Amino acid sequence: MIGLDHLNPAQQEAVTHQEGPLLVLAGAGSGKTGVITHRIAWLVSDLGVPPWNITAVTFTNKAAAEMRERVEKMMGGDLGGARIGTFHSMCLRILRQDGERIGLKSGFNIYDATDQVSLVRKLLKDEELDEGSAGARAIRAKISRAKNRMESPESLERRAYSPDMKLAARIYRDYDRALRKANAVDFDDILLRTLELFREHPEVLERYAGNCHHLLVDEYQDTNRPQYLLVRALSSIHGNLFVVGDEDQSIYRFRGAEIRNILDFEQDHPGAKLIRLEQNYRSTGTILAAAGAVIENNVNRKGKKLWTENAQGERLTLFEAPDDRAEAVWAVGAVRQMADSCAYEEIAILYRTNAQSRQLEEIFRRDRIPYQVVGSTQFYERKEIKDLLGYLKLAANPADDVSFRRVVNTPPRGVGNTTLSLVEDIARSLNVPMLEAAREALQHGYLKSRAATAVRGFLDLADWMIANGPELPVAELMDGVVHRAGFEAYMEKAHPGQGIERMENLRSLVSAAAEYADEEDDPTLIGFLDRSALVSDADDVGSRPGVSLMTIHCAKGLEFDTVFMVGLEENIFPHSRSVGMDEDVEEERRLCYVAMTRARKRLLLSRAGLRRFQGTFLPNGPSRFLEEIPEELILKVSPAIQEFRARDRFERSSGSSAASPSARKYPPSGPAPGGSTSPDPVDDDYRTGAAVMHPKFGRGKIIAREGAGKTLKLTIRFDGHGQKKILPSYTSLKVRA
DNA sequence: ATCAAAGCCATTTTT
DNA sequence: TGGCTTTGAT
Repeated sequence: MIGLDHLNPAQQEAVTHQEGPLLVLAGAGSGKTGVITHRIAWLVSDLGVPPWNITAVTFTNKAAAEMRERVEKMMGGDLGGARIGTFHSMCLRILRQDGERIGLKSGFNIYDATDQVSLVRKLLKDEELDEGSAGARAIRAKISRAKNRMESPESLERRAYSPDMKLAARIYRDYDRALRKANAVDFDDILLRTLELFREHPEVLERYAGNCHHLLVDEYQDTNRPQYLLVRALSSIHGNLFVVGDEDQSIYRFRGAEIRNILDFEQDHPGAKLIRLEQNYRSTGTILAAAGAVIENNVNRKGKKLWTENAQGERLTLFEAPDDRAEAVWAVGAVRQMADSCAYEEIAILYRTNAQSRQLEEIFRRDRIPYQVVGSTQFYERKEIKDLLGYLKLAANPADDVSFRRVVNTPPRGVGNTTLSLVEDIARSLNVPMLEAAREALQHGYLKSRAATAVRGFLDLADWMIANGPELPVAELMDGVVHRAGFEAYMEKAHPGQGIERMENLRSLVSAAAEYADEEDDPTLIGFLDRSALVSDADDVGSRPGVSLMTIHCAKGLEFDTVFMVGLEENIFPHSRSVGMDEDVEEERRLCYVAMTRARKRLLLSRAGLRRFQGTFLPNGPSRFLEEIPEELILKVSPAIQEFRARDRFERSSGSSAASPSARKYPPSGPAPGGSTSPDPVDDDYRTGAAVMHPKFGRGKIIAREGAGKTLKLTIRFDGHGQKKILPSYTSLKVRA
């Protein structure tokens, strides 16, 4: 028996639901993870379900790990065979087990986005008889989207209305062929090919579905079509489908998530029960009210009203900065001010796009405040890591041409384009993998002496790997590759000054392999590669000290005492690419909702009138989401522009006076008082004749000015609003370029 | 074959 | 603006 007293009635009802499909609409901070974990424990202890008949799927490894841990604790330290994992890890396990039936040979590789792009790029080159190349990245995205819709290349080609689309469809077809030839799958395939396996071999599905007496799915609002079908298939025999989600937190539409999956759950599963978890245990009343006011503007939702017994708390703070730098300075300053009331680890700064972190990082470094950027350049995305893993992938699967290309001349060993295209020709005409073709070229003396030596060197290494791959512990195999390929010297040469750091990355990869071997009962090369492909290091957010900086997407599922949302401007958030398309704007609004509901106690918002974006300055008005928050919940702080700049300048020169490694990049920016670097920005910015942007009145032109400094008064003629006198120190007036 | 310079193109991205 | 790929010169 398991104690459920600490759960509220709705939570208890969900946990103890008996048979049949159930949808739990769980608002932000309503304790949904607790519900899932309790249910697993309850199924075992109270309903007597054998643990191995329970499968729980989540979207992230982090969520899976957390769930596993909590369930283990409840069940006395052991899962007892209950399956808890991500969609991808679950499907990969199935494919490793039964993939042979659909032509996947053991040792098949997983291509990540980078691998996909390089394959597409190569195919584009092959194709380039007539067509000019549309970006490989764009085509990769099109292919992925088509796969998420489960649309075939042929169908895509039929629908294609532009040459670009036709090209993409053709590349898609070639791409899939190439994958099969290379004995590889991409991330989308992991799901699609599992479905294919189930479709073509019903007895296999029967086995897995038969085992699946209870299926629990977390974050159901983010499932895409293949995931939806997998859920259907696996629950088809026993029908005990327990899904938890929140339509207001669906933020992966751009990746194929179908919010309809959750909206239509009840029609989809006749007799389905619905339970709403609406009590929020996380945030203050004010934060909840503000977030609720924003999300209410969405049409596409089932609707739920979150409430809380928590205190009302403080009002939201809004800072309207003249530009992005001022915004960053303000945010970091505010962080510093609350340093003694709130640990850095309990503070997060959230932004819409990764590019926005730069400005913040600069100020954080300058002011020596510890911070961590979460998720931007992930460990496994680093070039040197991918290079080394490329060797291993080739060892596991010698048919993997993408990996062959990646590593054949990395580190440089004298295999150039000429040699490579020769090898490629041989591979094509003999219809063999490139590694095989290279061997062929060498044996038949197609290579000149210099090139022959280079290729022989590579083949020796490859043979060594292939021979030892199955036997040698992965860490040792990697060590051997690092050594034999000469990575150490290469790291310093290719990246002067970063050699040590990059070498350290390689060493951590080696220790990751050693760690893996320790944890696993039956460690294999493939097993390690699978883990490396599926695991991301966004998994250890908060484990490092300092303020967390991340995109809102990254923040999903996390919570902090204090949350900053920066860059609340039209065209930034909502992003320019979504403005004007209602469905996309709704997704942006959900994103905003997710961000706001990450905060427990304090929520601070900011926007910049002028933002440096891709090299140029762009003026943007306040985000529509800002205006959707009731005014009375917000406390505005807007110091005068010049005051702000003065403080910034002061801090810039005094803050980085002490020498330190990080200060090198930001030398005490020397202009002595009266220095010539920049004329006084305040006087300079508001010249008569200058075009300006006012938050209320819009575009205008300065036609006269009186006074100076804080009392500077401008006469401005606004388009459509006539002449007004404005004190720039009290408005966030922007000068347009 | 290798390096530096010039061109390109930029959302979000749990897997 | 900056990071990465392609290009042109040795």
